[in-house]
Amino acid sequence: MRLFNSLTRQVQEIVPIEDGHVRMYTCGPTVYRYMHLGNLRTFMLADLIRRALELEGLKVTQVMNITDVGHMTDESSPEALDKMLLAMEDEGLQPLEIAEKYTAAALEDALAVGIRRPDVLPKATEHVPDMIELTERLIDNGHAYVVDTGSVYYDVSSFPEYGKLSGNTLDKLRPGHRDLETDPRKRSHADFALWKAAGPGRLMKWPSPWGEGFPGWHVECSAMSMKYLGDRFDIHTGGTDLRFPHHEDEIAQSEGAVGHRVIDVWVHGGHLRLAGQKIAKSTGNVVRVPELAERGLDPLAFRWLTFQARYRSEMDFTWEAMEDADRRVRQLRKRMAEWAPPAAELSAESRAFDRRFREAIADDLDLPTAVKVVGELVSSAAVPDGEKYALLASWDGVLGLDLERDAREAWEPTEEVLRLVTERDEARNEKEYARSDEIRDRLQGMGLEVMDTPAGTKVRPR
RNA sequence: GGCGGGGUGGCCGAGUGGUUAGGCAGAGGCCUGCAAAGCCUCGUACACCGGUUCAAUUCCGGUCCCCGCCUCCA
Repeated sequence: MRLFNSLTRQVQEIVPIEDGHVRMYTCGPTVYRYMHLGNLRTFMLADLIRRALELEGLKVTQVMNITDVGHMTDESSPEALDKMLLAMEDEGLQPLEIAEKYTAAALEDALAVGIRRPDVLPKATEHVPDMIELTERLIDNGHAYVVDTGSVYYDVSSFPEYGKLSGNTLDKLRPGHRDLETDPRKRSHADFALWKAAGPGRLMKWPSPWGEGFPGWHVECSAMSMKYLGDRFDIHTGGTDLRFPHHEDEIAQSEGAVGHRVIDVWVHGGHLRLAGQKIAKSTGNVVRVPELAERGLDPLAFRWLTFQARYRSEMDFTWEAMEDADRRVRQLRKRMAEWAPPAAELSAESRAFDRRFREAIADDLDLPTAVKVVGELVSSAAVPDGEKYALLASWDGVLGLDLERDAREAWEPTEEVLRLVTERDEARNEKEYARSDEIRDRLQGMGLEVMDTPAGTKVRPR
C-alpha cells in the first residue's frame, strides 16, 4: 500500500524493512483525562493502516505508548504544576490510580469505535531507566549537555538535519514568540529537555545520574519505540499537532543516539473540529464516546463519519453528520441481513468491485472512494445478493463496522409477534384496514419495522 | 513573525483544465388500501478580484476569512 510520508511530503509505497512484516509505532494517549473523538480519529488512523496492511497479507506489529508521566502545566517554568498532581487533587486518587483509570477508559473507548488493541502498550513510568540510558548516550555522543541545576538539554545545533520533518529549521526558529520563560542555562532557545530537575510543583520524580527529576516529553517515544521495534522500523503515526516539536525532537533524539535513520515513514492525521475549532479540553468542546451512546448512536458509526474525509484533512464534526452516519450504518447492516447467506464464488462483476475497493484502501487509505464503492455495490443490479454479502463481509475487515451484526443476530419473532402478523394479514385480506393499522401500531410500538411484501407482512427490528 | 493546511450545493465532504463523487437530509414518482421498506428521478455548488487559456471550481498572482503547530496537546 501507499501512504503519504510527512518526511518526504510524498505518497510512497510501504516496503517493509523486514520482509512481510511491518513495524509501527503510534503516539498514544496521555492518561490523566478522558479521550475525546478527536484523539480517537487519530488512533483509528493507526488501526486502519494496520488493517489495510493486513488486508494485503502483511504481518503488523504495533506499539502504542501510554503516557502516564504527568507533564507540566508549563514546561518552561520551575513553578509549574504537574498535571497529574492537579488530577489527583481533583479526584482524590493516587497518580497510578489515575493513570489506571484513564488507561482503562481509553482502551474501552477505543474498542467501542472498533480500534483494536495494539500488540504492545508500554507505559512511560515503567521505562524511565531506558530514557535515562538514552539520555546518557546522547550526552556521550555530544548531542546533549547537563546544566548545573541537574537538567539535561538536547543541543539541536549538533543535529544538522533538525527541521527536516516540520520545516522548522534552526534558522527559522525564533525565541520569544510566546512570551514564555525559558531556562537561561539553555545554550539555544531551540534546545529541548531530555531530563528536567524536579521543581517544587513536581509530584512524579525519579533518581538519575543528574539528581532527582523526570524525563522530557519527547524522550519516552524515542526510548520505547526503539526498545520494542528496534533502531530501524517502518511507520510512526500521530496527530498533526505532534509534528512539531514532538516528532521533530524524537527524530533528533533517536537518530542522534544511534547515528542513522530510524523511521522510514511518518504519518500524521488531521484534526477533528467541533464548531470550527480543534477539539480539546482547553477549549471545552469535547465530545466523548459515551455521549454517542447516550444519544442512541452506535459508536461504530463514528468510523463511517470519518471515512467520508481523507485522514489528512481536518474534518468538521457535527451531530447532524454523526446521525447521518448512524442511519447509514444501520441500513447497511439490515441490507446485509437480507442478503445472507454469503455466496461461495464471486462473479466477474464482484471481483471488479473487490479490486476497486482494495485499490482505494491501498491508495493512501482513500476511504471516501471506498465508501463510494460500497454504495455502488449496494445498489448494483449486476451483483447477486449473496455476493454482495460476501464482499461486504470481507471489506468489513478494514471498515470495522460489524456489518454482519443483524445477519448474525438473526432476530426471531416472538409468538406474540407472529400472532399479530397473522392477524394483520387476515385483516388486510378482509380489507379491515382500521384493524390492520391498529395492529401495525402495536408492532411498531414494540420497536419493529413493519413492511408489506407480496408475501404478506414482514417485520424486523428497527 | 515562522512553519503547515483550508474556504465546494441544507449538512458532512470527494475530486477535476472541458463530460462537474458519494452519503445523509429534501422534492417528485413507482409500488401500496394508507404508511413503511425498496426502486427510479431531481439539486448544477466550488470565498472574492484579476490573469493565463478556445475553456478554470481545478493553473498563476493578489485580497479576505478560517484552522493547526511554533507552550501541554491526537
